[in-house]
Amino acid sequence: MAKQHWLVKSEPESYSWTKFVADGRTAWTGVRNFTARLNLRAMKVGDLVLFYHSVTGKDVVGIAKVAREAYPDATAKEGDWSCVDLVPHKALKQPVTLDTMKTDEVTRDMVFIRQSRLSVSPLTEKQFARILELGGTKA
DNA sequence: GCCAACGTTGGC
DNA sequence: GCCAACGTTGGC
Repeated sequence: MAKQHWLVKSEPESYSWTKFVADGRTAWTGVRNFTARLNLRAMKVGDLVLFYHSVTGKDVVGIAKVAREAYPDATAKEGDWSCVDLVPHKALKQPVTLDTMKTDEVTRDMVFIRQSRLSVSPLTEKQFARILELGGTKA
């Protein structure tokens, strides 16, 4: 199956790209939404994931890569929740802002734009490629 | 700081 | 099973 593309959001105040790079690897825990969980569980090792800073920044700052597929989220006290492991792949040369993505013809239809509260969402290959292009970066 | 959008909860 | 109330998230 072809590689899929994703976008995850994080508030820099709680977990920033910088911290992620410093950590070198992180378990993407804390997702408590069924739709987001479905997306997490569909991730495959090697899939590329855009890393978006919500609230502060409001821009895509880097690319992460799935290092481990969905497994139980140990931070969940109850319920059946999953997390994946992500590793930093590379930073975007130029962050791509929400404003840009809302106006760009290719990216304006992203699930993430339409549903701003969904913390894990899929992107088409085209949308993914377009954001890299806007960010002056090659995967 | 406010408000809209959305998800969840609880009463009926 | 529906819907109102409430809480949370995130953009502005």
